[in-house]
Amino acid sequence: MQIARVALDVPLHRFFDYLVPVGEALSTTDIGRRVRVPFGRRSKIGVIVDLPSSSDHPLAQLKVLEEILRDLPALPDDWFRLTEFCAAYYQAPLGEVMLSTLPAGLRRIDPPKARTSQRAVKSPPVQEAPELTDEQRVALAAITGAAPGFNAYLLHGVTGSGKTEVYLRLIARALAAGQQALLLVPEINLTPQLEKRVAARFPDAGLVSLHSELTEAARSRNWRAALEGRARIILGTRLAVFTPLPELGLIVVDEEHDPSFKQQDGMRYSARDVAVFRARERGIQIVLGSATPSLESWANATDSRTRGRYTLLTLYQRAVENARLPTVQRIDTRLEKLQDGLSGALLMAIEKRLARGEQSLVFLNRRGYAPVLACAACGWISRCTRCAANLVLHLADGRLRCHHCGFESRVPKNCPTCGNQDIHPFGRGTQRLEEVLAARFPQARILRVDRDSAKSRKQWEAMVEKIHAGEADILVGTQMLAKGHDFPKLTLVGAIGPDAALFAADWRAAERLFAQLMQVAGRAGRADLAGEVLIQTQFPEHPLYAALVRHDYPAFAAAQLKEREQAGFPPYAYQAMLRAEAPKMAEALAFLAAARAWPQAETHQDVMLYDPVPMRLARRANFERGQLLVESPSRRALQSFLTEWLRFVDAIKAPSRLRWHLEVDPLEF
DNA sequence: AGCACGCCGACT
DNA sequence: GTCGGCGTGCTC
Repeated sequence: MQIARVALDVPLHRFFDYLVPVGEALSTTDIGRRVRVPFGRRSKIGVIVDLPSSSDHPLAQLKVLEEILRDLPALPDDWFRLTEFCAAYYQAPLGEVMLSTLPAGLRRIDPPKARTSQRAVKSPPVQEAPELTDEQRVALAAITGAAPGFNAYLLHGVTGSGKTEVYLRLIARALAAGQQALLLVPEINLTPQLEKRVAARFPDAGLVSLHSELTEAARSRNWRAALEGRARIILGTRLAVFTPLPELGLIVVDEEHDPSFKQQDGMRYSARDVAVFRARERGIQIVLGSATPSLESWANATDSRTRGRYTLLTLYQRAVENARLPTVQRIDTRLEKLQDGLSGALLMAIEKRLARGEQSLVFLNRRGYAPVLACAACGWISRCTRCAANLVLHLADGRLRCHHCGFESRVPKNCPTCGNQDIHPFGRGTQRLEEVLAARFPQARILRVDRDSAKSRKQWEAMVEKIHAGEADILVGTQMLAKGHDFPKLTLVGAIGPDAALFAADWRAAERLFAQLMQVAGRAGRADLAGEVLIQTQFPEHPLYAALVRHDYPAFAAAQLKEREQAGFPPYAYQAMLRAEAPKMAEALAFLAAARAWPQAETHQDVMLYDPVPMRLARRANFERGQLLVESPSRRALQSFLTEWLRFVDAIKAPSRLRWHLEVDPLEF
């Protein structure tokens, strides 16, 4: 009797063996096929991972598998190695990892019948490739001239320097060689024009997109097209990094520094890191592009100890002729009394744009009207009852809202504790800024762009259209506005109160702030109009702003890396975070303390365990949360520690309400 | 994870 | 007298 070893979507570090029905002779080419198997008292979809000649399980107890699904080609070899790597690296059960990479429709028992009539793709007007700049030519030559095989490139180019054109040329080359290309972007809905551009350049490449906002049917259809090789270009968000691609020849990760590449629940993987592994394993080229690379990538490309891991390629100039980098100026807000948070210089600059018919953008990374509502009489403040956080005032729809758990309530007319009517919003969000600007510039058309005003892709695209058509004079927005958009009439960017991130406890805050400001500054002054960026700050002499004024990412990165090295932080150390949440903090911390008390920890001398501590947001949605940091100078040492340690942690008896998870390479603290 | 089985408190 | 709480154990 033949045996099939099957991976199933269960949180167990093992596979399950089944008997192959008589009359079904499986061969090694069936490894990677989906099967339907009886499991416990129900049926599940699994993937055949092996056809072993014997089982560790008593033969008599093996059940017979129910169905071999032949509607899809078997998953390819390199997909197995990819999922195996992820399971090992992120300490996740392999079966769970494997099944979670399939679209939901293909891992459910009764998938709705796929529509056979494929919607005709509207073929956009074919776009000719533009002339390359000298810099683009040099970067491209470095990649195309390299010997075949794995190579990672860090393409460092300011906004507008034409990174995308380099990607497109590389994709063209991969297609010509009969290969598939995978293009990963942080948030596909924020960059619909990239999709259009790729489609217009490669009308016959069967471009498909893969991201979580597709309908289930569309996602299955696109995924299948990728696996069957009909789709030659796959454009997607982080989840697309797992798409099985039998002829993959090139991976591009655009905006590689973007935190969206990190999955924040389930298996907490970094799609960028997984992509690099995938390229190495497959022996192909990968290009990571950014104007402000992650310090991890920058170190890989420039640090003397890792030099050569990535090849650094730089685009210094904006590709559009005559377009220059915007001038960046700091406005010292200690020297004047601000008017509703706005400096005289910024107000004047906006006024000038209005007079000239150009657009201004005021950047404030805080949505809502005000971050908190407070009573002047008794000191009451609007707090979330379920989280250790304040409720944000949203005047637009008259709600108090928790940005962490989604709780909302009506805005009280008077203080809930003392009844006083003297309750006031404190601080400023985008809604309030919009109001202030409307009062100040009654003639201007003001458009607020944040997650509240642009919830759907449709709304967002409509706003982008509006801005393009010149139907707005002043834009007020969060980081949403910073991402990948060219607004030709936009010549002024003002950043309101970015200082908070300078002294944040999270040591990665500066890196994120610099990337954000650099990105938003890049919105100013495209084409032939010079751009101006004004940063309102109380710390104008701070090195971060000094580097920003000079557009000097390398200097900023070098300074940061030096600090990181002295402090022993990543990328000079490798970390993992064990987190636990329970109704009571004491339970969460007790669990972590038990995990920390692993007797064999002593044998791992190059691994350091910190003390369990409450998380910064100590309570969320009525769960109190603690964390325990594990650190090592060696990735290998950390890995082997984690594998052994988790076997112990798994066995710790904890209250049933307690949930825990491990995150490798955590980004947030 | 599901989903069973299994043994103790307040309800038609 | 039962309904149902969640502790424990298993899934080829």
